Parts: sequence; structure tokens; C-alpha cells
Amino acid sequence: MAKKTSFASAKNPSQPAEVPLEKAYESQGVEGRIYAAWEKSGYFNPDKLPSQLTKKTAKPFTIMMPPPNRTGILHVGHATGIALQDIMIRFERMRGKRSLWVPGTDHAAISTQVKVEQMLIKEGIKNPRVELGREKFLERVIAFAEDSGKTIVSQTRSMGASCDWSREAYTFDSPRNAAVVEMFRRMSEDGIIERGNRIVNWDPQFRTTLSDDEVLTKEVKAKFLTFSYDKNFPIVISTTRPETKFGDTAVAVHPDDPRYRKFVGKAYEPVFCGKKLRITVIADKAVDPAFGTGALGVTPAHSMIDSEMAERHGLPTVQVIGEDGRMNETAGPGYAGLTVAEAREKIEKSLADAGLLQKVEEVAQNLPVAERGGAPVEQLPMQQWFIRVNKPFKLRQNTLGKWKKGQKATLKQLMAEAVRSGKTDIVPEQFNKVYFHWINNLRDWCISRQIWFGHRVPVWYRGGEQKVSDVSPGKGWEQDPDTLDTWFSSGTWTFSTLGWPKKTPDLKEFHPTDVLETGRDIIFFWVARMVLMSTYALGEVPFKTVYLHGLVRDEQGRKMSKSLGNVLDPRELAGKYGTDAVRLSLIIGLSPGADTKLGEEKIASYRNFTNKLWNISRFILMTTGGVHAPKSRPLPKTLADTWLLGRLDATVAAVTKDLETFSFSHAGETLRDFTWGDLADWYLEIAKIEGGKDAVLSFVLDAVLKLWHPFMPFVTEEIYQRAFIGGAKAKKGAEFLMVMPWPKAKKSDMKSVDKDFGVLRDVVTSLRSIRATYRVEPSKKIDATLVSAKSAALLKKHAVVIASLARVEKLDVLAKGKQPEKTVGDVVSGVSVFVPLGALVDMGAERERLAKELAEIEKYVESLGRKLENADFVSRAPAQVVTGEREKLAAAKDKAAKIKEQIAALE
RNA sequence: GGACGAUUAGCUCAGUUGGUUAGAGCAUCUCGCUUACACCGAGAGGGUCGAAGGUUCGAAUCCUUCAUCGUCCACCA
Repeated sequence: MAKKTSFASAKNPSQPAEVPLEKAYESQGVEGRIYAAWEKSGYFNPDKLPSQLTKKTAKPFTIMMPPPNRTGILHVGHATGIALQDIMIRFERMRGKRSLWVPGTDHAAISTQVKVEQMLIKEGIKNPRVELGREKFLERVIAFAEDSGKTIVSQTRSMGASCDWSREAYTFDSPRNAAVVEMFRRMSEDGIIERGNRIVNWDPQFRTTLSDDEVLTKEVKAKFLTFSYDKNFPIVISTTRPETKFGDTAVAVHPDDPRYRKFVGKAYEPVFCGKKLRITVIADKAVDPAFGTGALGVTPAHSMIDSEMAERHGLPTVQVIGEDGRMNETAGPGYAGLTVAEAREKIEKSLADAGLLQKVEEVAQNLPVAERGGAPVEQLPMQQWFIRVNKPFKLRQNTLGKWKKGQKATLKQLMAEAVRSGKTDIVPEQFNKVYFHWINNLRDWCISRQIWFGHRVPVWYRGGEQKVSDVSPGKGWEQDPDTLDTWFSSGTWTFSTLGWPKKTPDLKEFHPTDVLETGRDIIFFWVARMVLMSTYALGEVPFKTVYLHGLVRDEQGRKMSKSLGNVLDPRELAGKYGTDAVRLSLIIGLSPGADTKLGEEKIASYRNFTNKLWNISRFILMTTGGVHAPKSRPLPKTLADTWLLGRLDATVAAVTKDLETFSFSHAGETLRDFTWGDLADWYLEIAKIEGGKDAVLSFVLDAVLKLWHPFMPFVTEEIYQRAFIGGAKAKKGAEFLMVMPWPKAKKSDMKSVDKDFGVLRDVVTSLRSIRATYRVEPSKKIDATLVSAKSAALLKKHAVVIASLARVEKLDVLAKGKQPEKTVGDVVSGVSVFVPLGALVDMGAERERLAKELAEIEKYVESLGRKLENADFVSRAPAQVVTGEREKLAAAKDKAAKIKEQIAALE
């Protein structure tokens, strides 16, 4: 033990030399130092991994970190993702794969711009974009994004993320910009990016289009008006948006509606609030005859559905609301310039005055609002860039093993095939349905945005000409002022991060990536778009597995939000409890796709566990001296040794399988049960008694630290350094637990060993329970007699262990024997346990207790008996089950008989 | 309106293809500073597995209906 040297404890001169670890684990002093050492080693980069770990045949394992938005700091949701990804990466790295985890951040276009705009308004600049102008405004946004990016990177490091910083990427840096431009160019050439005049979601507040996914619905109360355009118009219609009626070009009814059949096909020119309309009555199945009056005013310019109807019937489009969210000149006289709300009020009044208004009802309405800013979204026809998802195009390469180069397919088909074929697997699987449902209802994707922060649409105009290029094609050319939807660039994430469009070695080795781990809320926004981009550009899926985690909520199940003040900052938590504890609390108790509640109490309990592991190690090191990791599996000397090694094998096998199948929570629980229960509570206590355990203890500690390392990288690395490696003396390529090989499980039949150990454990527990029930002082030793025909030899052999663990002075083990006087008894695992307690025994109470126990066991015997007498059960149930039930019955009968004996002895 | 998910001890959740007298952690109660750990140890109490039917030799597990909660999608103009 004196030879123990440790580079870390050298900093702690007050520590006695013979104690290798301090009494409690203090994370603060450890994490920064360890992370810096890891990073310096270069092992986060798969190209620099030690060759003895990644043999020449090693496969790659790749994860692209979902780039956090540069809109602020990371929250616990990000921390969950980082923890899960780091577990996978560390696990696969230790298994010898060339593990690559590419970190990065997302410029997040509209989110970031809105955020900065709001900050500037707070600073007192009323209309930042107008006052500052494009260039100055963008400077502010870029500066903010820069700061946010730095914070995010430092937070990611402090979470212990073993990602390859040498490959760090940003969706708005120049390699990614090159990918965006190339993607745009190819899609334009293939005719799937087109400019067109279509109905888009328009945010009048930020004056930009929004994708369908950037629009939320908010329930509001609205007035539902029922009226006719004018006195001569024969049909009554209803709407919550009378102001759009200036743009009506038809009235639609259901083809089978007898009330209106006679009007279908006729044209009218009613005067609506002073404006002459040209209305055709059309029949369309989309109309619900039971709703309202069964007749619908069709406004092709301001409703997606009406626009589709207009297309079917060849109706003209009349726009009456402008980009400023106000009525335009096409609206009725005296309406131009009014806001939508003002116009609505005025129309209601005008209709009422004219006696046209039949009914005003208050209804609940789902109002579309902008995700950012919350302003009501208008639907307007506009010139925008679209990705056509239903248009067949010629494939540039063989695709998904289904299509050959030159064949035609649509983007929608590619997106569906990726998941349908199983090339991409979604975990948990119920999200497959959600994915397909979304794909089936997918409309063309509007990719242009009228905001400034983002990739500029790489299109230049001169006269009627158009060119795709990221730089000016020459004099007289003007670039499109719009920018691209942020998901256009992040859609390329899995391969633009590997150098695409260049044919790099990285791209060849690491794509498709293995796992995409992300929040279940962005399956459409992002996951589907990556599938689109990757299948289009490379002909292959972007990732083999999508693992979705749920939302982290507060203790009461509420979403964490700044306004509620219930946001947990991962930095604060990590400072208080240690990063390892935070990681565990975000992984154990979570199932994929399901939301989770997180409170500080839970984190504290995992902090306790990190300390437990620390102290287990401390004890083992005090016993063994540490320094060198064991080279080979030790030979077990006692039952406890065999049992523990068997339990370790089972644990290694279970944890490995769990990690392979994304059952992270279960892996953690299994590992904790082994570590705390089997190892600490039982084996270490026995080791104190039996002694001579150095080899087994070292071996098990080595394995346990490796198994825990993906979950708790810091504390395990620190212990490993100080227990086995000894700092500077380490061999090249073996200086870190991080690059040690993952433990292997030996297969062996442990049934009888587990059973024998179970008997010992049950007997000890029984004795302890008797002591507690009868309030025997812990310091006072008792006598005990164990009687068992079957287990006498086993019990005798381990009498010392049993006696020590249960604090027994004189332990008699008999194959057959009589119950001593004045004893308390119990029956466990076929062993009769007797403890003479003399005057302490209350004969009456004891008789009652035994009687109660007997009644229970007899009830059980009876139910088993009935089951076994049932001919149907015996003939239909599998033989194995029947045998099992017979064994149970025999054991229960035996126990009942023994309890009866004990009762008799009390007489 | 549609789809999906959840409902198991006071709380958070496990329960693999139906075969346990239904488990764990936290919390609670009792006892304990037994030289790794009080961020600990030992012991104990606590559940008619949301409700009602059904299938089966056997249901927490499968089916039907209902209730409550949650999420997503679509929206009726």
C-alpha cells in the first residue's frame, strides 16, 4: 500500500499516504482537469484513437450532434441529448469502433433574428431593422450568435461530451454555405426548386413567410357572422373573417345539397359593402352541407383550402389583404388601409345597417399564430421559392437500393421509402406512424424567408434572366433579397459536416451516420428534412436509427419556461451535484419518446450514488493497494467469489445488450443494482470477513468502472487514474479509462451458485429481521440454530460468514433437530431459523405471528394445489411451468410443516 | 374531429413473447457513528396493477367498451 502513488492526490498533501482516495467525492476539482486531459489526448478524434483499441477491421460509429440554436444557453433538454449521445459514443469507442461525434451549432435564422430584435427593442431602439439598416442590424445578430455559440460550446464541454472538436461545424460557416448553394443549384437544375406565386403563411409582424411548421394555433373567441353579400344574392353564407369576403370569387356548395342545386353554375355580381364581386356558384365535395348554411364563400387569395378549390374550378384570385396585414386598394371603398380587425368591425356594422346580417354567434376558433412573436398569421399569395415534394425528377444516383440512377421519383417517395424499407429505424417505433402521417400530408415546402439573418437565396436576376450562384455573375445582376429557411441548411447536417459536396474520405467512411439522437418535438422540422436532403443528394439515408427523447419537465410536470421561473440551469446543477449526477438523473427513469419530470431531489440521489461508487473504490483500494489493473480473470476461492463473478458476467451481458438496443435507463438500473446491492451490500461485507480478495476486488472494480464510464465519465476516470493508471507511468494509448476495452462476459451456468448464495443471504436477512423485530441491540450478539436437511453442509461451511453478518455468537447448524426452548423462529429457503431470546420472547405474540404466517402460506399452498389438480392446467400449460409450480408447492408445503413444528414447540 | 400514448405503493417509474405470493428508487417509520461511505448501514410498513366486461387452464400483460390525463395532427369556412 505504501507504494501507492497518485498524481492527483499529490495535490492533497494533508491526505495520509495510505489512503488513496479522499473520504467523499468532490466533483468541482475533478471535472475541468479531466476534460482538459481527455481533449489534449486527441482521442475524441477517431483518427487518433490508439490502434490497440481500434483494430484494423474496426467499423466506424457516427453521431452528428443536433446543433443547438445560437439563441442563448443550453437547457436541461440539451443536456439529456448530450448525455445520451455521449453514452453511445463512449460505449462504442470502448468497444473498439472508430467513434466520431461531430459537434456544432445552428444559426437558427428567424429565431436568432427575432431574439436579437427583441433585445434591441428593449434597449430602446423602436424599429431596429428600419433604424439600423440591413448591414448594421446583421452585425448585431452575428455578434450575438457568436457569443451564444461560445457559451454553448463551453457548456457542451462541461457536460463531458467526448465529441471531436477538430470537426466542429456551424450551419452558417463557409463549408456549410457551400453545401447549401450546391444543394440549391442541383435542386433547381432538377426542377424541384421553383419560384411561384402561391398561398403562403405570412407573418405581418416580422414580414416574412413561415413554413407550415412555424405556425401554431391558438384558441380564441370569434364572431361567426351569417349574412348575404347583398339583397339580391340568393345564398346566405357564414364566416369568422368577413374582411376577406372582398376577395371572394365563388360560393361553394355540396354537389348533393338540394337547397342549392338550382344555383350551381350561375354567376352573380353582388355588391358587398360597396364593392362589386363576381361570384360563380360551384359544387365541391369539400363543402360540409351540415355546417353553417351549407354554403361557403370562396376566397382563393386568403385561404389554402379555398385556393385548392379555386384551382379545381379555375377561379380567379383576388387579394384584398396586403403584406402589412392591412386591407389593400382592392378591398371595398373606405376599407383600404384599415387593419384586419378594424375592417371586420366595420363590415359587421355595415351588414347590420343594411339588414343583411342574419346572425352573430360567438364561437371558439383556432387562430393560426406565428411560432415566434405570436402574431396572427395571414394567408397571402406571394412569389416564393418552393421545394416541390410531389414532382418526379431524374435521380442523379442509385437511391436507397430501390431506384437506379436516371429513374424518376418524387421527394415524398424517397422520404417514405427511407423509413418504410427499414434503412432508417425510429425508436420508439410508434413514431413511425407519426412520420408517415406527416409525409402523406406533406405539401410543397416554402423555403424562402424575408428575413436578413440566414443563407441568401443564391439566385441572381438581370432583366428576365435568372442564374444560380453564390457570387455575383457580373455587372447588372441583382441577388434575390430573401434568405433560406433555416431547415434548408440544417437538413444537410449529416453530410455537410463531413465535407459534402466534396468527395472527402470522411464522407465515405462516416455516412450514413449511425444514430440521430434528438427531441421528439422536431421529428418533422428536422428529421424528415434530413431524410429528404440525404436521400436526394446522396441516395442514402442520413442515419440508421433515430432515437427520440421526450421533454424534460419540472417536478409538477410543467414545461420549463422562463416565465414560470422553473427552468433548471444545467451549469448550476452540475456545480452543485456534479456533472455525472446530472447525467444519471437525465437518463435513469426515462423511456424513449416519453416526457420526464426532473427535480433536484432526484439529482441529489444520484450525487449520492457517485459518492457510493467513490467509496466502494476507496474501500477496494485500501484493501488491495491498486496501481495496476488486473490482467486476467481471477479464480474464485469461495462461494461468494463465484457468485459475484457470475453476477458480474450477467451484468456485463445485460448492460451491453441494453446499450446496443438503446435501453439506457434499464442499463443504468441494472448496473446500479449490481454495484450497490450485490457488490457493496453483500460482497464487500463478506470480503471483510473472508479476506484474501485482492484479485477479485481489483478485477471487479476494473470492470465496474468501465461499465459505468459511459454514464459517469468524470468520476470513473478519476478513480481509474488514481486506482490503476497512476498518471505519468501509463502506457501510450492506455492513459485513460476512456480508451480501455469494454468488458467481456463469460458465459457459465450459475443456477446452483445463485441458489446457494440465496440461501445464505436469506438466512442472514432472516436473522437480522428477528433481531430488529425483537429490538436486540446491534452491539449485542445472539445465539442461533439453523436446521435444514438439504442445506446443512452449505450452512456449516459458511457459518463464520453468517455469524458475522448477523452478529451471532454461537451458531448451531443441524440437519435435523429440535427447537430450543424460548425461541423465536422463521423459515426461509427451506431452512428453519431459531433464535433463543429467553425472557425477551412474548410467547403469545410469537404464536400469533407464526399463526398468521401459517395462514398465509396455507392459502398459497391451497391455491397452488388447486392449480395443479386442474387437469386443464396440467395438460395445457408448458411442462416447464407445471414443474415450476410443483416445486413451489413442495417448498411451500415444507415451509408450512416447519412453521407448524415451531408453533407446536411453543405449547 | 382524427391518431397515438399514459393510468401499477405517498412520489417517480420497472415489469421482456400472458405462467411472481406484483418489483426498484425516493419519501415514511424503527434501530444503528459495526475502522469504504450518515451523500451511510440494518430492518419494517405500504398496491383489489384506472373501471366494467371478455378470451384463456392461467391476465398488470391480449381483446372490447368506458373514464381521466397527456401529446401530436387536422381543422368547419
